[in-house]
Amino acid sequence: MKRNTFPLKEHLKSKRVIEKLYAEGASVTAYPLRAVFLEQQEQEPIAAILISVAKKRFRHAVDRNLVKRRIREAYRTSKHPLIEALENNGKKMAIAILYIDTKHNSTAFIKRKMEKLLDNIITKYREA
RNA sequence: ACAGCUAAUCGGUCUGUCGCCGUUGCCAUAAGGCAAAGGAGGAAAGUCCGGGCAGCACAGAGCACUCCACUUCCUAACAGAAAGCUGUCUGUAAAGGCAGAGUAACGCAGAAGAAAAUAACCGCCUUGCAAGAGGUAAGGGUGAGAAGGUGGGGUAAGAGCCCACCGGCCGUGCAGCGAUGUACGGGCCGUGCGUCUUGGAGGCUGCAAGUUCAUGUAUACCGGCGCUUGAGGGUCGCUCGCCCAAGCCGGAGGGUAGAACGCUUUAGCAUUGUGGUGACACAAUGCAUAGAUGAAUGACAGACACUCCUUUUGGAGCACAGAACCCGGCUUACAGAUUGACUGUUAUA
RNA sequence: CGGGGUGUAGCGCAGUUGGUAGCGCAUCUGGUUUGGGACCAGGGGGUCGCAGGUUCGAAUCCUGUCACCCCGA
Repeated sequence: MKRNTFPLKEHLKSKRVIEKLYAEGASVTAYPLRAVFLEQQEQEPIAAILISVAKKRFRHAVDRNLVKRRIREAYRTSKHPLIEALENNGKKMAIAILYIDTKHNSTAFIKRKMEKLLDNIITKYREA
C-alpha cells in the first residue's frame, strides 16, 4: 500500500514556474476548488502543488490556514490516481489549487471534491 | 447570599490512526530511511510609541523644525508604569475618566452686543430752560466669556469706599524630598486661545537591514583617482614600518531569482530570600522552551471536563484569534473559569 | 514584513491659517417647442466613514477604530 504523504519537495515554489503556470496553464473547476495545471518537465517531483486561498475571501489568517490545511489533507489522501496516471505517461506537472468559495466547508466535502478535481485534470489532459 | 469595583492568573485535558517542520542519534556511496524528545499567543493582531541590532552619513558648537511637559520615583529607553498633588465630571459607594510647565511682551476673539479691554447703549444721580456736560458697573439687554461672589453698612446715585463670610493673588511661619496643604498678615485683583519663554528628547534608513557563496551577464558605455613620482589592499586599536600591488571607486545599464549566515541564550523564564507603600532592584538556585521562508505546528475518530436546552435519554455549543529579526509598553478583540482586597443592599447571629 | 495615501450630496471632486459646507453632472418644478433634445429660470438633497476628546464653536486640531487604494523582491 502506498503512503499518503505531502513533503516539502512536492510544494511548488519557483516564481518563474508560477508566473508561467498562470499565464499558459489550463484550468478545471470542481466547486469550491479550481485547479490550474501545466506540463513541466524540468522539475524533480512528478506533481508540484501550490495551494492558494485569497486574502480577499478570508480576511483572517486563522481562517486561511484552516482552509489550506483541509485542502492539503484532501490532496494528501487522494493524490495517488493522479500520480500513477502521470507516471504511466512519463509526464510531470505543476498544479495550482485555488479555493474559490467565501465560506468554510467540511473536510469530508473538500475531500470528495478533490477526488473529482484530480479526475477532471486527468481527463482534460488526455483530451488536449 | 446577591450585585458591583479593583488587582492578578488561566483560557480546555487524554487516547488511537494518518501526516508536516527543523534538531539530535543510528543506518546508508547517495537519494533517503528508522528512532527519540520538541513544535503559536495573551493578545502572536493593529503597527501607535520606545530600544537593541545592522548599513549609510557625521570635526565642534549653535540656530531652525518636530514631539514631550503637576510632583517624586522606576527603567536600556519611552508619548509607558508606580506612588502621590490640584481641578473637574460620572457613580449611593468601592472606584473610574479627563485636564494640569511659565506668562514679561505681542497678536486674535466671527455673528450678536454700546463695549471683547486705558469700555457708558438704555437706565440711575448731579447740573442745565433745553441741547449738552459730569458722576456711576446697583439694574436691563448680547454673549462661551462683561469689571471677584453673597449679605450688610454707606452714598446725590453708586462703587472693596468700609465690614463679615467665601474664592483668587502676594508675603511669612509650620508639615512634606516635592507638587501641595494649613495658620496668620497684607493690599483689593479683567476672560479665553495662540505666538512666545523655559526645561527635556530626536542624524537617516530599515532583517526585503546587512554579509558570504553559487549561477549568469558586458573584457561594452560615462565620470573620478591611479599605473613604480604607487590608486587600492593586507598586517593593525591608531600612526610609522613591512608585504602585495594594476587596477580601484561612483553612475547608468545588463544579468541572476538558488543556498547559507543574520536566526534565536536572552534588558530570558521560574522559585525562594532581602530592600522598597509600589513600579522595581539585588542575590541564590534551577531551567533551555518554535525558528518556518509560495511560509510547518495539522486531519479524522473516540472519551472526559465546562455551559445551555430538554429531561434522565439525548441534542447543541465550547471566545478572540495564527509566530516571520528580537525585546519593553500602549491600543483594540475576547465565551467562560478561579483567587485576593474593597464597596453597596438584604437577611441572620 | 516595512512604508505612504484616501474616505464630504446618487456620481466625480473643492473646502484642512477652526466661525452659516460648496462646484460640475444627475434629479425635481416651471418656461421655450407640434413633441423631444439643447437652452433659460427656480428648488430639493449632507450622521462631512465611525466613536471619543480639546474648544464658546470641529469637515478642519488630537486619540482610537473601520473600510479601500498605492509602493518596496
